[in-house]
Amino acid sequence: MRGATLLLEEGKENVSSSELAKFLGLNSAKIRKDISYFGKFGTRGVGYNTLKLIKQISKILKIDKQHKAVLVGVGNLGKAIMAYTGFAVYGFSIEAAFDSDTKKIGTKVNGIVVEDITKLESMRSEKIQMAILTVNCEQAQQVADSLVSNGVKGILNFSPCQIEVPRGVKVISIDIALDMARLPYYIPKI
Amino acid sequence: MRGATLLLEEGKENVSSSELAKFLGLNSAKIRKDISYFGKFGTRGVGYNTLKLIKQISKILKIDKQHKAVLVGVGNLGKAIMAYTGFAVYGFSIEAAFDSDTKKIGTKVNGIVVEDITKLESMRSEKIQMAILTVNCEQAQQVADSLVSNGVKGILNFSPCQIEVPRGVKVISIDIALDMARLPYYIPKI
DNA sequence: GTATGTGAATCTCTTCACAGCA
DNA sequence: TGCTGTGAAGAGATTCACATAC
Repeated sequence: MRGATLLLEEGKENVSSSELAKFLGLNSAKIRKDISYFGKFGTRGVGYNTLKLIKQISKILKIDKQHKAVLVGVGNLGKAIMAYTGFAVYGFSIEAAFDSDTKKIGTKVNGIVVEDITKLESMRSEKIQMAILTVNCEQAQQVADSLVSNGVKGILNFSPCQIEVPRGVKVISIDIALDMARLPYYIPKI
Repeated sequence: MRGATLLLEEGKENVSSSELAKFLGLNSAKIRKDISYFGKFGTRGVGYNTLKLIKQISKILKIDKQHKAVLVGVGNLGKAIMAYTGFAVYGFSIEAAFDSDTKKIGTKVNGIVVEDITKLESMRSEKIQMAILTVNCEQAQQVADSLVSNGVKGILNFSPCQIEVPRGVKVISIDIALDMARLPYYIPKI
């Protein structure tokens, strides 16, 4: 699936590939082909059952179940993410937060008590497989190593640096500044 | 240029395409081809002068000059971004912040006084061409329209919804939750 | 010798176009 | 009739491989 993720208008029982294509700014054949890689979900002459399609895609992306995550680095960005409600849509919940700053440890952020980063192994009992990394570049690799050794299999990395992880662990990196840096390119006569 | 952005190890006078490729996890021919689209910056038998290459890429991406930006939506994420120092590397500076919440208007965040969103036209005098949008979905389109009518040509959109802008205006959207949603797919047996 | 710059070959992704089915 | 599902065609991106320059 190279295609984009779907954002379906709710309330319609069926949706056609051309409607989806229009909405996403893509070719309808691409939509059909992408979906077809995972099976035959549609009905000829009708389209795709909206609810069924959402469920199928959720299953494929494995977001049909709840996922627990921990957050490491309770700075401004970390706090913003902890307060962000948008994760719930995809079944994510932040179960614990860690930081190395003694001033932050013990304080409550969004109902979660910030724990000492050296006590990361406390997350083990929860069988948490995902982590959000909002520490600075210097700490990122070390924290990632620690997360992996405590059972984390997926990391959403907000630090502006590359981190190395063993096979079987997935890192998705978001560098906000780098995304912003792409903007001037498109602006004529700056 | 379909290739990735470069993160050069400083301190080395020259860097070869194969070194860059290794660092970025790409093929060296791709690096050379991508760079060649913009000119002949290298020296055969030697490689690319590191500093010169950085300067050339900065020029191409137009991040060789300072860029002023405004931020709209001083929530958790907005505050986090205002406090974030990583933008400076690419020459960005946040000059003003706006919000619709009367409790926030007039307060100081990171040295910047939060202004009333209805007074957005005050940014005109500064000739600001870029904006960071950290409002919710409901306000996003309306704010974007207002930004555009006040001269903004590039928007970094953090709201989890699509916004429409006229030709000549570029939007780069970052949906943190959507990025996170890609993670479980890569994790075996969840 | 070493590494760029680039045509040619290859591979991948996208779109076309239509048979097949509701 | 209308829309899916999919081979075939087309477009685009990546890699190969080597002449060229330092």
